[in-house]
Amino acid sequence: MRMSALFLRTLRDDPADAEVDSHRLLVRAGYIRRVSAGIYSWLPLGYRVLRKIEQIVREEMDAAGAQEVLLPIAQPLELWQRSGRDKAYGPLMFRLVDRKETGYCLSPTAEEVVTTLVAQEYGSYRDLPVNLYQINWKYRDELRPRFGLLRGREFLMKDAYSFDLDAGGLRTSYRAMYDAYTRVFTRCGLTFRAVEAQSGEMGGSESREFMAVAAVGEDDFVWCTNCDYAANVEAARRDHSWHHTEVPAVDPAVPPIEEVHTPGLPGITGVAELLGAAPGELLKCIAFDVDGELGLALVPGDREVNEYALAAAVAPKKMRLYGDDDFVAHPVLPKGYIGPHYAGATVVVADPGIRAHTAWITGANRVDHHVRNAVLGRDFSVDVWADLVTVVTGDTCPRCGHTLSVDRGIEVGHVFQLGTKYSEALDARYTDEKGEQHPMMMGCYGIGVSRVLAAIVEEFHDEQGLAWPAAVAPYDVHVVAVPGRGDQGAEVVRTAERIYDELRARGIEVLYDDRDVSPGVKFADADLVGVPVQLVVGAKGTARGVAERKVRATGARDELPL
RNA sequence: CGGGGUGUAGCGCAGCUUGGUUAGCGCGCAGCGUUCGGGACGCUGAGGUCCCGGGUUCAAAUCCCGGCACCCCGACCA
Repeated sequence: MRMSALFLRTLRDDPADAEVDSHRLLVRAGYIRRVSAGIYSWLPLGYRVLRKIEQIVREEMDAAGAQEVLLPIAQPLELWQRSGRDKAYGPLMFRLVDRKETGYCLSPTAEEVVTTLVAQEYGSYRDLPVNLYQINWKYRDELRPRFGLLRGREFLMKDAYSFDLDAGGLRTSYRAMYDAYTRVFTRCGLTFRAVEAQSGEMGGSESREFMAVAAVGEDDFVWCTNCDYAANVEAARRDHSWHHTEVPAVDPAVPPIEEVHTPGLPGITGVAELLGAAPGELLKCIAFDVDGELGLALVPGDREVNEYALAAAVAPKKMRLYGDDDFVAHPVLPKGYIGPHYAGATVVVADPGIRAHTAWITGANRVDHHVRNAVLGRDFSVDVWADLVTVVTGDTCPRCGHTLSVDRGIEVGHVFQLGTKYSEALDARYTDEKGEQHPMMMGCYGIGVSRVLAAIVEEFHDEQGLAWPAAVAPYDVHVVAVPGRGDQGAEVVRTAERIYDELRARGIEVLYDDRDVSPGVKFADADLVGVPVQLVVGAKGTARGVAERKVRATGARDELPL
């Protein structure tokens, strides 16, 4: 492609609304342009990269036995009402109404459509397994679109759906997708980890998130510095081996419980400061609702409650942490001053970590008051012991006991064993050899293709601009003609043209800067655009019979004979 | 949804507090000339519903009211 004809305008200044490097550089380098909040136009360079990534995904899906289809973006709302997800998604869905007043939505995902499709066409055990995928635009009216392509309202997604006879078949399909994802992200050059995700759904569905490691990521994940344990922060747990549920003997040396006045200090840090204690010496006491009754969760003051862990601890009862509305509804409960000895609590769940201290500072169950010397087994008791805290860096691995680390990542893929939730709701059944009907076992598997592109930029750029891995680069080689002045200029141009033609004849994708602009502009643009290899054909080199090659990512230079 | 902020040429911004000729600057764009290996320089020029609507005023980019859009922070951890 000749740059003189390419639809491209690079920007010297950073766009004012870009917060992260991927957004800033993709706009500056002329890959994308914002149309509306979280919605972008893809310009020629950007669209080429998007298609490269798409093609990698397609090849790996095909190799894994999935078949490509294309499902509608405009989907009847009725389908979503049948699965119950109309309400579950709520305002996250873009909605529209046709001239007959029928409701539609723009597809945020496609379980409903694909399940209905398979239910219509297939009904026998002989038909399964089958795995269908598409690469198509998805729409989610995010609360706060941000970070350019990383959280858009319109984004390109590969979504695959597997249909199997039974749990064993599902595991096989799931494994094939897991392996394919590993290959996709490896080919894209990303540094990533497959982390255990919160398996919330009943039936203990297995689920993994693929996280591209990036400081700008919006998701925390935990990984072991020694073994291969990795989990997102909701699913992560600490080592259990040191747990023992006996209450330690009460230390007779601890003075009796004593109330202290802590006016206007509902927070841990404020109280700790006032009393000259470390946050870890305070007992944090969180109110939650279990099947309509009040529960309390206890963790050390320097730790946070993992809501999912708490939910698991009280299961099968349903729990929900108290929000502002709940405190308004229960005015006697002194938000910010709750202690574990609160009389109205039905159940007290505690993290084993609270045995670390024998005398706690905690809420007095009276506004503007806390207590000192609250002792476990003397002043309060615990009904359920469970791992409740959110894992932090330095905790020990539940698998090998070594140190865990918490890092940030961009969720670029997710594989999930769905089970029969949608096949039952949407009547996707098959008849087995004995003539009996069963719901199909489903799995779903997503890759955020446009997000992968942004994640790659986050990992592969510098202050000069983009630096694409070869597999996804818009072009293989960037030929930069620098004719200089004088008679040899025409000769340099002829040489550059010849190289451009020869490379293309060899099947290499070439971006050729034939523009009549100063060398500085060409070099700066080449670095900004980020094609992996730059080939400078200039007066200096041509005179010596060489072209200069620069590897964009490393800056390494060498010379090639013309 | 709560709080804060912004909206002026394709991009980045100044001007607004304290209303007053023809609304500026840099980049980019067009023409001419000089330059020509890391975002060159000079001259000339084009390009504006100052977000939209209403109001105050002799006079509004500027003040007031309403709306829209966008950005940032937060949105159960007491």
